Amino acid sequence: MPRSREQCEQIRESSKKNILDKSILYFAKNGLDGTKISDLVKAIGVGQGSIYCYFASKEELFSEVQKVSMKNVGLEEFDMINSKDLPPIRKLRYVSDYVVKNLSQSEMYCAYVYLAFYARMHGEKEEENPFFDMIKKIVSQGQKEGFFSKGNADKIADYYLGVIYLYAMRKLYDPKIDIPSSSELERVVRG
Amino acid sequence: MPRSREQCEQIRESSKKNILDKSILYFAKNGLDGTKISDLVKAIGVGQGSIYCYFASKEELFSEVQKVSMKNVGLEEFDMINSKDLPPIRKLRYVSDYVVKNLSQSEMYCAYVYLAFYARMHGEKEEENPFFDMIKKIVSQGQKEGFFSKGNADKIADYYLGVIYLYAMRKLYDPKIDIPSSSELERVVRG
Amino acid sequence: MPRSREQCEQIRESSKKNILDKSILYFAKNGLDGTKISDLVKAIGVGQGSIYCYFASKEELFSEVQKVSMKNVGLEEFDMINSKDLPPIRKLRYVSDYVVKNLSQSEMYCAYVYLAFYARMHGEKEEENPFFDMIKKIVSQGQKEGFFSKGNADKIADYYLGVIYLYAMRKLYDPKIDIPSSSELERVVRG
Amino acid sequence: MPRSREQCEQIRESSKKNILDKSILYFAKNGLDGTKISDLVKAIGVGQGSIYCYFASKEELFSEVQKVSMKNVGLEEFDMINSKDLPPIRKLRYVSDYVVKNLSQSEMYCAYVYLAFYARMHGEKEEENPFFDMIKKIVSQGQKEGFFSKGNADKIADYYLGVIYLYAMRKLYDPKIDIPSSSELERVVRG
DNA sequence: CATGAATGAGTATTCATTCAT
DNA sequence: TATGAATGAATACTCATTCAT
Repeated sequence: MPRSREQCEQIRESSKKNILDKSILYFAKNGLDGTKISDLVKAIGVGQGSIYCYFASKEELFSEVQKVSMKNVGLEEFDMINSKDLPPIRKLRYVSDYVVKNLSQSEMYCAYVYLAFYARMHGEKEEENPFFDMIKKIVSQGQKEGFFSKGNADKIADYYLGVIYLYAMRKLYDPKIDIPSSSELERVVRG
Repeated sequence: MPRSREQCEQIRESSKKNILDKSILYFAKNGLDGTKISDLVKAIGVGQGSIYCYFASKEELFSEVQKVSMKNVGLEEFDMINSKDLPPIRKLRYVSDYVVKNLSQSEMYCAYVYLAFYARMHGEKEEENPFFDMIKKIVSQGQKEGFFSKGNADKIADYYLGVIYLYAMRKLYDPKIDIPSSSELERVVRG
Repeated sequence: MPRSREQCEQIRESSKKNILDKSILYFAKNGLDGTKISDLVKAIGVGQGSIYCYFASKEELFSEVQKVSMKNVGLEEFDMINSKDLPPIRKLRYVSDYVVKNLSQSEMYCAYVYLAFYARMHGEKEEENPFFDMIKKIVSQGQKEGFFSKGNADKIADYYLGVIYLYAMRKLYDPKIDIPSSSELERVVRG
Repeated sequence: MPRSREQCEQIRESSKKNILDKSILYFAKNGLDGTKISDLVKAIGVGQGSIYCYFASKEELFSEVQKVSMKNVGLEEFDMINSKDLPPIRKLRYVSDYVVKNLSQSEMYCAYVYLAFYARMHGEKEEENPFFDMIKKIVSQGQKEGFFSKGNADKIADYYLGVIYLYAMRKLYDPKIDIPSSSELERVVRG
């Protein structure tokens, strides 16, 4: 009995998702240039050609990996807190706690953060980075209300983001690395 | 008539140095995997085979590039200040000023820092890192005297180092990036 | 739909055999150093990379080529005759006839002999050479029974083998060369 | 004081001879394809470029090495004996004794023989080989007088020569190899 | 002349991608 | 669709040859 069109679609989707998900950690640990398709497929557990059923090239796969990563850094969680009427310090602390906890506990989260911020950290500003926009908004608010250090909000948010990126990367290469606490992390935005 | 042994030695020495020096920026900007020898030699301005007169492989060249970089992050400058009897805050500020100034002004310095700290940031702790040792010493001293945040001196020094590494890297990819000021940088060690 | 494991196994097996077989004559005629992979693949009729699906390096391919050659010099034929109760002279003549006939008629057989004995003729005695062992046994037997020249059986067998190697090599380079007859060949072992 | 033209010529000659002589053993042991100029010059003890002061290319050097080798296989010695009125058996024995003795004692002689006969053994008949011509003459004479096996004198001389070549080669690769005695060597021409 | 540093054409090997099954 | 064998363009590295000194 032939599968329905829907079933096919589902199978296809889940196959693609499987490759995408399992590529994330591999790319995060090895980089784009350092990733060989022949090794990647072994790590994923699919055939050499299967990648190309879903992605036109290694570069496209990497690009989608970055997009998926961006969706997993916790933005939805933060949207909730942001819509509430809380002092910016509390909002930031909520973000810091979330990030610090996840960086400490989950290698996958480190990979998401590393890949999501990779483009920005490497001077490719073209890409939107909603995480950055959110931090910047909190910082701006906080500055108005007298919290946080003065100065360019962009730069301060970037500093905060950079440190998160830094420790995500470091944790990927050395799981024993100690992630700064929320207050240590927030020092970079405090006056 | 052949050149004297001394002349040859000099030529070899300066040729090797030329390749090494000009490789630094290229490797810093492209990474080990991202560096193609064929491109590198064009950037350096030597023949394809010349690299192999001095280095056994791309990996060996990269390794020597890392060593040279470590020698150029400013350790000698800091030795002077460290031998003096100054409060740790002043010592650290001296280092911070030096680093911030050089990161801001010199692309080469960014490359030195990026490559010198690369191994450490990527979980290869085997290599000695005298820069780290120095910072750690200053932090330990400062903690005894009540400056700086409490806690593991290793972790704090590592944090400070990490931020320097981060901005060295970012400046390499985007020369317009704003380097934190000394006081911004030092926030990560302040209580 | 993927091929079954068995099908793959078969394809790989036959592909490897194809490369191996077609490499034999090429290596025999050009030597290890004289064989360029780029030329070899053209002669075989496969892509440049295909060699490396089955062999780690040119050296490994050559080594396997030597092993295959050893299996094709006729040992199985000789085992039969050796197990029979025949005078050594008859046994040797059987071997000589077989070898002389094949050297005369088949370029491939020349290649097998040349490659199978190559290591031994070039001072690499580590490798087992069952062909040599067989000749030595026949010579030893024959000496006891009064046939063949006296003296070290090793040396005599080596002489006989050497002449076969010599003419295998010569025939490869000049197909018009005249192979000695069995009796001419056996002169080297006769008293 | 400038050297006279003659002195220059002499120095040039002796330099060239030095390279030529020392190349012989190296080429004999490694073959044309197996010889790298960079290794050869180290073995000779001259600079990398010096070869090219005297020889246009590696191939030309090899070619001259072959010519020199031909001059050193003992032809002059044999001319003397050949002009005398001796039975061919005695003449051949003289040659055999000379060859066997020198193969046994002198690695250089092995190299001369190997290189002198190399072209002929590899199917390049264009080159004259006076050594072969001499053996052929002795064999022809001997056949008329009833010595030696009947049959094509060319083939018989070639057989004799081939065995000498074989053992020259083998001795080069394994100095411990046992050279056949004169009577063992001559078996190939005896009826 | 003699040297050895420098070269680049040539060679072995790798790896992203294709395609028959 | 999924596979992995096959491919060849790209890459690292070698080596005969050149040339300034």
